[in-house]
Amino acid sequence: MSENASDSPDLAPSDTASDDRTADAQADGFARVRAAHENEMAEDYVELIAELIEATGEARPVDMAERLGVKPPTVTKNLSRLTRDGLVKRERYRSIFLTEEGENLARACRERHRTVVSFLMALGIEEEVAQRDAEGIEHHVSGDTLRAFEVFLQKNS
Amino acid sequence: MSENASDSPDLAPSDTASDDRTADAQADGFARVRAAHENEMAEDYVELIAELIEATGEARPVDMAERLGVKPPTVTKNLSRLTRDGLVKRERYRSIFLTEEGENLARACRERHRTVVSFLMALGIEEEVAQRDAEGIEHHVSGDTLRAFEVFLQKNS
DNA sequence: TAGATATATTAGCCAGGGCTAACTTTACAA
DNA sequence: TTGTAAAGTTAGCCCTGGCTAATATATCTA
Repeated sequence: MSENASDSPDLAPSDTASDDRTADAQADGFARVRAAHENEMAEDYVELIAELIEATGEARPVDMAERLGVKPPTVTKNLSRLTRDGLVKRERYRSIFLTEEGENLARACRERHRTVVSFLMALGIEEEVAQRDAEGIEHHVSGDTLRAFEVFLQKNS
Repeated sequence: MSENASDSPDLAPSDTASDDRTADAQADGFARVRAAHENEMAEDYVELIAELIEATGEARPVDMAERLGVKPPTVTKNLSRLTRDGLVKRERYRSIFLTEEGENLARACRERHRTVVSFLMALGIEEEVAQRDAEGIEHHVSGDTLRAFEVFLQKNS
């Protein structure tokens, strides 16, 4: 990133030189990563809730905890946050449901996840590894990149 | 991940059925992502320190803060953590140096970063976007996947 | 060289997302 | 139906990594 902070003619407010623009762009990139992190929990949870409802008819905290590899109190706390944020609807000690917004997010996440896994496997990566890496990568794949993955998959079907 | 939790004959302790193994593997995946997160700050910082030293001869907190898009006190606090963890060596109000371990980490990170960016660009993604996405993706790319990226790059040079 | 300015640090706050221990509620079985 | 086991929640702790305000140190310039 530093070695050649030259090309890529972008707009930028122009201040002193290319140094400042590069710094801005880099700061922007890090900010995006931090923002993505704030959504990761939500994405993982709604995705998992959708999966469990589809597979077993309901999503129970104990099962979510097992799948996520965390303890049940962590799930409870995070479900409260998701409820606060309008992605989940539920009553104490009762079943977990996704709101409309939660459903939409879950759908998008699951599609993106599938795409990333398929893409990695198309590169020759083993399914298990592809699944694991996708879990971390998927949250940082922009729309542009996701589309590039899809194009690649179409060409290499 | 849910729709077809079947194939991929792995090892696993075998308990009841495929359900348990799948849950284990999934939990493992999430655990890996959480572990990766714990290293992200360290990786970003040492990478940036190496870049700045190479580009300007020294790494100053004020420049790091600008590049990272955070405020200087955040940099100070995180540098203390890196010092505690043996990646950085420095004295108060004085220059920042990487330890041997820090240098090694920085080198590996920079190489991985270059590979990820090149790979994304080889897929037809614009440099700017590739840089941004790489910033988030790179921390979750396993050795296997990194190798697959390199293979792809060799084939598509 | 002294004083203003820039840089760095400290202190103290906040939210996120883990945990354990203790308690409540639900569900199941005798 | 009642009592025990399983599931869920609450309370309270920890560390990370942001922030602002206040303070300390360095640097640069007049």
